[in-house]
Amino acid sequence: MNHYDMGNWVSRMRDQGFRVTPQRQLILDAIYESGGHTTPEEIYERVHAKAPAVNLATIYRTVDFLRELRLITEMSISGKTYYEIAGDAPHHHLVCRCCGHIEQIDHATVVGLFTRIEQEQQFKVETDHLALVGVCRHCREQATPTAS
Amino acid sequence: MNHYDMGNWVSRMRDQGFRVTPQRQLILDAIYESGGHTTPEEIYERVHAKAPAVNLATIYRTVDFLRELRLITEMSISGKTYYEIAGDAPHHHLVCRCCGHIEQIDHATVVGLFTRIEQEQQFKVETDHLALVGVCRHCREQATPTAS
DNA sequence: ATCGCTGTTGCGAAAAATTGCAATAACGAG
DNA sequence: CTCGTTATTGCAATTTTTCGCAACAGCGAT
Repeated sequence: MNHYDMGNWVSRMRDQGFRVTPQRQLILDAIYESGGHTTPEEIYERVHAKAPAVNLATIYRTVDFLRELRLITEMSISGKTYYEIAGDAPHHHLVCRCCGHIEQIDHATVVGLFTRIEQEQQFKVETDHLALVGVCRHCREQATPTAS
Repeated sequence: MNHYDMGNWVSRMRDQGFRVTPQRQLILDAIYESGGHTTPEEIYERVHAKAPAVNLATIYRTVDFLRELRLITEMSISGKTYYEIAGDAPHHHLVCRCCGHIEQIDHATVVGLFTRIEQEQQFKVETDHLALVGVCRHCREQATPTAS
């Protein structure tokens, strides 16, 4: 039914001694249905439309839980926290500080850095998302940046 | 007196039409004195010790202001927000998710990635701090990581 | 299908972070 | 030095996020 692999996370959750609850399914659905990244507040509204009894505190607790299980990815973009389904193809975001536009870049682009850090520092980087702030192509063409 | 260049930021602030207030000086001092990265709460306590009248809301507003002026750097490490004096030598942090240990890496290590993104995407990355979560050398030697 | 253990949730309260607004004070001009 | 403009602060109220705890419910065993 849903496009993300339901059976898989359901059993993964149970195998680890956690429980599969309707709330968790609703919240995961809501994040999935939002398409891209979404906020706790948006998730709440979406879930609340279907199941008004679900509490906002549950949203916060559940996104945290789902993040630890690596079913979703948490990202902090200019102060705000967003979540999205952790696809099998990790990607990263370039956030334009002028127009706010967000574009994705492939994990392959950054994996070289992680490998280098692992070799040089013996530190195994596990971060699955970066949000890099800067100025996009469009805004660079239009005007001179703030300084210099 | 202080080791960071006071005269410089004082005039930079004034030149841009902002005002140099005792609160801003105290807060900048507090961040400087903390050595490394510090939280708004810590800044508040440090400032409050010298000037009890300063309000917590002012701390939040001021760190935001100082960040926009690039006098300090904001970093979000496992949910919490930290600030530190923006030295002329930007650096980044490797945060171990096992022992919590934080080590620094030089900007030179990551600048290659930024350059590559600029060339390939025409996106000018301006992020001055990354916090990469993973497993440090020590923890990797000690035990098998969580999974696999 | 029923029972029991214990992981989860809802709820209310607390803590953290943000905001509107009137009072204050920085600083350029005279 | 004094004045006037207006950026900034303190305060209180709001909003956002977290937490403790009793009630609830998932799920393995019977």
